[in-house]
Amino acid sequence: MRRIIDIQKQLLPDLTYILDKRYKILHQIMLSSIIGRRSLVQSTGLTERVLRSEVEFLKEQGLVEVEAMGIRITPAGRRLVEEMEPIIKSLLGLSEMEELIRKAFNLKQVVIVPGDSDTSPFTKQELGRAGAAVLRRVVNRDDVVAVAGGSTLAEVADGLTSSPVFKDNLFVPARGGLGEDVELQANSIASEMAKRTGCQYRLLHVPDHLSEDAYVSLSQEPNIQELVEVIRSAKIVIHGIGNAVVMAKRRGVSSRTIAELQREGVLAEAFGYYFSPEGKVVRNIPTVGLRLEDIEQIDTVIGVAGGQSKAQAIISVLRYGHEDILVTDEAAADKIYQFLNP
Amino acid sequence: MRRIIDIQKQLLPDLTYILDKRYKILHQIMLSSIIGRRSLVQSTGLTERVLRSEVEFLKEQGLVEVEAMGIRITPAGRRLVEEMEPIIKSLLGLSEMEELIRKAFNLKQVVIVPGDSDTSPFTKQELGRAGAAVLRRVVNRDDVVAVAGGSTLAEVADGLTSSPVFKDNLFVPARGGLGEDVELQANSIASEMAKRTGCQYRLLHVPDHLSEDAYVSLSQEPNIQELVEVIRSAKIVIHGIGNAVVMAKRRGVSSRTIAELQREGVLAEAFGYYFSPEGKVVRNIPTVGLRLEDIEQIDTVIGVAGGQSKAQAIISVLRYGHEDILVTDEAAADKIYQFLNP
DNA sequence: ATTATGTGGGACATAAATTGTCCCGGCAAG
DNA sequence: CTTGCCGGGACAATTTATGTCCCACATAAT
Repeated sequence: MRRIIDIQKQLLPDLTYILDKRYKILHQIMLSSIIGRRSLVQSTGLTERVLRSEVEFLKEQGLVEVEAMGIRITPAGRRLVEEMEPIIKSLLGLSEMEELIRKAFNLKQVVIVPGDSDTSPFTKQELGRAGAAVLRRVVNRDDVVAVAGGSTLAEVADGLTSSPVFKDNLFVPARGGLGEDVELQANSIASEMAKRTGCQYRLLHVPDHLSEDAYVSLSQEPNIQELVEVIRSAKIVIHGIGNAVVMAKRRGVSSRTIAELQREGVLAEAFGYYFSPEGKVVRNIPTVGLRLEDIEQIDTVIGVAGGQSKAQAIISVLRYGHEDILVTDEAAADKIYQFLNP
Repeated sequence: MRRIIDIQKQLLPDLTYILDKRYKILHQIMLSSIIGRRSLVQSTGLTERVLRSEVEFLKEQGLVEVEAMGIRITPAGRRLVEEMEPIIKSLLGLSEMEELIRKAFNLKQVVIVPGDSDTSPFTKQELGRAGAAVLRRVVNRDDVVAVAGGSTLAEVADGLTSSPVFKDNLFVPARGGLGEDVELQANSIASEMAKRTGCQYRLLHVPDHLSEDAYVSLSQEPNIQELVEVIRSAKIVIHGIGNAVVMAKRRGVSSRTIAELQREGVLAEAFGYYFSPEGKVVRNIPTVGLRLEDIEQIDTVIGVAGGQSKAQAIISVLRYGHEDILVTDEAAADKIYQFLNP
């Protein structure tokens, strides 16, 4: 059973924000015993008018009294703060964690959904929904969106809905086909996303594991070259993060290469590159599409990955330092946090 | 410990309304398996535009899917409905009860606060706050407000705060002084309310238990006569409801009279009148001020009373049939409900 | 094949609320 | 007394919510 709070949040997403805001104000008033509006503005970071409306509300609720000297908490208010404390704590557990991880890796935003994708398909679905929501929020008109493959990205595609914010966007696969389950290929996912949002898509029909020769000759194909140009002009990349060895096996990489990966301690894979635990790119899957230098200058790089088992891989990719937004779940976030504060 | 929900409601009063609205829509969609917007408007009673915004929201949340055929619930939505059901039930326990009692006695509105005023001073305080909120909502400019005495009304006065809706109002005691604790007299409460709202007040300095002679001569005093005229022009009456015998004793009524009250089965007292369980006025406290015929044609009569022990008295007064709004608590409401559906 | 009915969604004027800003009179402390 | 902070009134600007109408499309009955 999920926590009541999480259920409520699904029907009222800014519940957390509102409760937190009002609790913080009330708490601050309690600590200061008596405090003026201007000082409260300082310590809460709210604008004056907003703070004022909130104080008026708290007054209506009989939680504070306002007198000439300032604002004072009432017994009922004090009681509420005490009763609210554990609720706020559990309520904000994830928000705090988001902020911690965001700061630790210098990201623009971190979104954590409750649960563990490893054990609950619902959580994985939620992860997809959250990823879709992030995409919906950051996308601008005419943006090219490059998407990677994988089951998590498939969930993101599933979570997308048509929305007026998607206007004249183009969905493209970030790199060549991944030779795995067709449903999880970047091509399929790009087309699914385009279909759901009412946008256009282009497909990159290039196999994985290109030989040097094949790579060169393919790169020179005019139609492929043109599409790769489009892909490199992407404003947004959204990708999953995989366990390197698992991915390599799934792609039928030679056992010798896999052994090498293991020996080198490579844990993570994302958009066709393998990352060492220190965040260095140690190897890549030879194919066409987005290159590392493209990633580094793309406006918004969104990583979506959850589940306790992915925590180390996520850290590896985050250390690489070119992610902007991370969407993950509670289980992974907990473990990431433990790595940060051992 | 109060329920989490009740605590949250104090910081976000329309939590119930929003959750209920969205749950109802989702529930309806689930029941209909697929349903159009217009039909949903019918069955929910919302306006089309509002319903549409809500559906868009539910879609964003991934709880419903909308297709050409209509709106359909998703697995996540179905899961949410199931998990939400017990929450909604406890959430709406009081709202449903409010509606039941409202209908049973043909009232304009019923407000129930959680708890039992008999055992918890906090609940009594909440009752006062709720009463104050109701008063604040129904009052219009220039209205004369007649208030009765009693500890509950004292809480209402305490719950009042200055607010722009109080403009040029006049607070007056409903009837002559009650010869009890001065803090609980109608005079004190009227003046307290006026002070808190920044309005005027007038006091009626008339003792209780007037002899016939004294009553007649007092009634003819010009200044008293004039004030009584004002009192009778009140647009709003707000009063508590008391246990008849307890009230009589507190007022030092002769033990013979008390015995009579008991013999007659009189349970309730309100604004100076005693009520039989059938809702008939069987006796009154001889003093000046509002008379029964005044009550019957006053715009808004607000009764505020809580605690399990008051349930029978509340029923008696409600049966009298001239109340408009009842503010009570969970304990009293439960017992009232039991009387109604034995 | 052709209506008729119901669907979702676009568009837009209007109403309502939130918010940013300024200022005023009061009151307490210096 | 004066100075500084207090709450709160006022109001314009802005955002959000709402009411209304209409359209293209799908389905089902005719």
